[in-house]
Amino acid sequence: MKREIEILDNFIRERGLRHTPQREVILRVFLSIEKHLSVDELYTIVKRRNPKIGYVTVYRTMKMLEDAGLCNEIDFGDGVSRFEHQYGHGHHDHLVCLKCGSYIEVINPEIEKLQDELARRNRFVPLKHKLQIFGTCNKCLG
Amino acid sequence: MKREIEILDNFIRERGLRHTPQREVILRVFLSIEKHLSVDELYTIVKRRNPKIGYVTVYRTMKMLEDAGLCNEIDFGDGVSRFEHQYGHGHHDHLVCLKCGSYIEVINPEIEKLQDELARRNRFVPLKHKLQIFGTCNKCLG
DNA sequence: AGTTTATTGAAATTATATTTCAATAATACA
DNA sequence: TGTATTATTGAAATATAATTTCAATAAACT
Repeated sequence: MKREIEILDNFIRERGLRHTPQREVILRVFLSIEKHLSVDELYTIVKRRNPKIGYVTVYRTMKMLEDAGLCNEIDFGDGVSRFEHQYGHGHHDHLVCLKCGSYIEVINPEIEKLQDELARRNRFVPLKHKLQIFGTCNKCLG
Repeated sequence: MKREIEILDNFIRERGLRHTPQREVILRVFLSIEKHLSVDELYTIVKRRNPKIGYVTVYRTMKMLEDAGLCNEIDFGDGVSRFEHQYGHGHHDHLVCLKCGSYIEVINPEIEKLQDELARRNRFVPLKHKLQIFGTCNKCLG
């Protein structure tokens, strides 16, 4: 957590931006929850800590945290963007349960390698990729 | 093309729905273009053939074609849904160019297999999956 | 302390997806 | 063929999330 706050402060200083209590609260709340959160969900929680913080500030701060490399916007195709922690989390893929909405993060270096090959074979320079497997999770099978 | 029209007709008959000229025109236009199209793009083209057809009819027809297994909704995360041909097209992944918006369809059975394993190891029953690699295409590198 | 200017937050706007509903037209059947 | 039934159409309205605007506020520098 401390390291992430440092990263934000550096990001802010380097660009001549300003440190504000709102930004710090939003980052702290975001980091304290190990879950994918939409701006709206995050806003609801942030509001509990400081009711004066508005939706748009949360929205803009998340965009900024993304630029700072602290979070990552993900899109499961349901019309809502969510954010996940980025710092200290390597790239991973998602198994998304269509019944309960939960997800599992998975890592598979072999798949990563095959993807890079795939791109290379098509003279394509990959920047990032997204692998989502949709289905039913163990809990929802019963 | 003929086969797809047949599939639509069967789908319509089986469910007690109705064959309409609008539906046929929309399907024909859709099939005639080998590209991912948004409802809005498709609507613009359909309108040229029959200016009386409305946006909502295109929208609803695409949903219907999806149910009939003739098209597939895809989401590159830019807020617009697009549709691609489904009949006769096996599952494939996408290399999406972030500069020009073009895309390449690729198939890699090895990746597919690894994905199934990944799901199984997590006691997850996969239904479908989505693999998108974002980057720069060959044309845009120059 | 005063000045500059980035930031905030409410409201407005944009953009796309989706629903509503009265008019229309496809199909079944007499 | 004519009529009844009801799915379909399309314009307008609505929903929803993302994004922009702008006046007031508050960091940060001198």
